Amino acid sequence: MARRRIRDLRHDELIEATIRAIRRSGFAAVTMQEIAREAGASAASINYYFGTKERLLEATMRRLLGVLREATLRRLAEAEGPRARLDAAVAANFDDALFTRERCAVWMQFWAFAPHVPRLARLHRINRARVRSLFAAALRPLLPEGERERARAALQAWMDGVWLEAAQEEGPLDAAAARREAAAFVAMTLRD
Amino acid sequence: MARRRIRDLRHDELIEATIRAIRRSGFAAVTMQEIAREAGASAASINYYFGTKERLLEATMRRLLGVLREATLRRLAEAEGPRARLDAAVAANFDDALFTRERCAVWMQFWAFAPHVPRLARLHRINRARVRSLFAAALRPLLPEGERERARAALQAWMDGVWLEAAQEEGPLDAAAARREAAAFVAMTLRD
DNA sequence: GAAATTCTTGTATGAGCGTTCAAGTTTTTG
DNA sequence: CAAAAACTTGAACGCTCATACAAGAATTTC
Repeated sequence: MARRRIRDLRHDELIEATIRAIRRSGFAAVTMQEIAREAGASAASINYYFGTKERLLEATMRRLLGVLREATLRRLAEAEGPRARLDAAVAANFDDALFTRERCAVWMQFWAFAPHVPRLARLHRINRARVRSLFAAALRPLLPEGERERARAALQAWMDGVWLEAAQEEGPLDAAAARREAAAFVAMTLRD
Repeated sequence: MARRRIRDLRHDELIEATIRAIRRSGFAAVTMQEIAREAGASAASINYYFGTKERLLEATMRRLLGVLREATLRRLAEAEGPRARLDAAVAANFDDALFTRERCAVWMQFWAFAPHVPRLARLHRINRARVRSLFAAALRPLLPEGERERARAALQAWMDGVWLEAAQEEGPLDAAAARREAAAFVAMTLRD
């Protein structure tokens, strides 16, 4: 299975290089050359593994969406009771593995390009639906029907906004602090 | 002054065409040809008026930032009392002249490209500072110092998030409804 | 260890783009 | 109405970049 190992290794290296390169230059301006240099490989090898630039970007976003999904499941599994489940779902978005400048920047580029790239649009739509129903479910035992939808929308808008900001500033990011802020925001939303 | 009139007219036409074209294709993929066609002009004429594509985009964002500034001043002028001033500052972001799919989409593209285009970065930095200090000032008479900064950050993140969503869905947008949501969010933030 | 498969890359190609320019048209000026 | 200024554009230029390809290196297989 060493064959499989090389392939997976290159996928990882190239995706990580893509994330760094996108953070530096943006989705549109980044070139295959630049990503290749960042990964210590050649532009042609990216084509060998991913086919086209678009597919590389798609694979990169799949990776990040996978990290979110995994963090969500992990945190939900440890949560006991409705309130803890909501906090877990929110905190997953600010997990150490996800809430870094690099990754937020890539996510913002994803937001900007998804509407114009069908393959990305599809990913985006699916993820959005997943997150929406997750939060709707988490809020169901906590709020009466009349307030639920507004709370869900506010929560998601706030999280997106925090990511947006995170993508735009410099310096390292404190994910743990963000999770504390998030918990406070949830408390405010639930009015307790 | 008919000379001046043609120039201003073309500026308006081209900027409006740019907004529509960017909404359709995105900042990166849109071509000068496409914008020109949208405006019923030639690509060369855009160069005559704006010099480069980058400058056209800059002018377009200056226009939108101007709309926000104007809406803010207009609403602040009519507001009486600290609470009304805060509501006015928030509502300006959802003014009919600003809160449309088209304009939110352009704004999102601006967010995505500003970090990598110095002229846009500058605009972005200036606007961000303006808005931040405006909200800080509006909150000063309403909250004790300990809660103020968190409320400001939450408010701005929420507004950005709402714009982000607005940019990504389809169909017309109800600005008046958004202003009502915004007022409710402000009330929640102030815990009343 | 030889054959087959997988991996890697330098180079070539071709498309698409922003920008320039010169030549023409329209509008303003005096 | 004639000279000047402002406006408009088709066509051409030059450049960048993603992608394709072929030839060779490394690794796996049997």
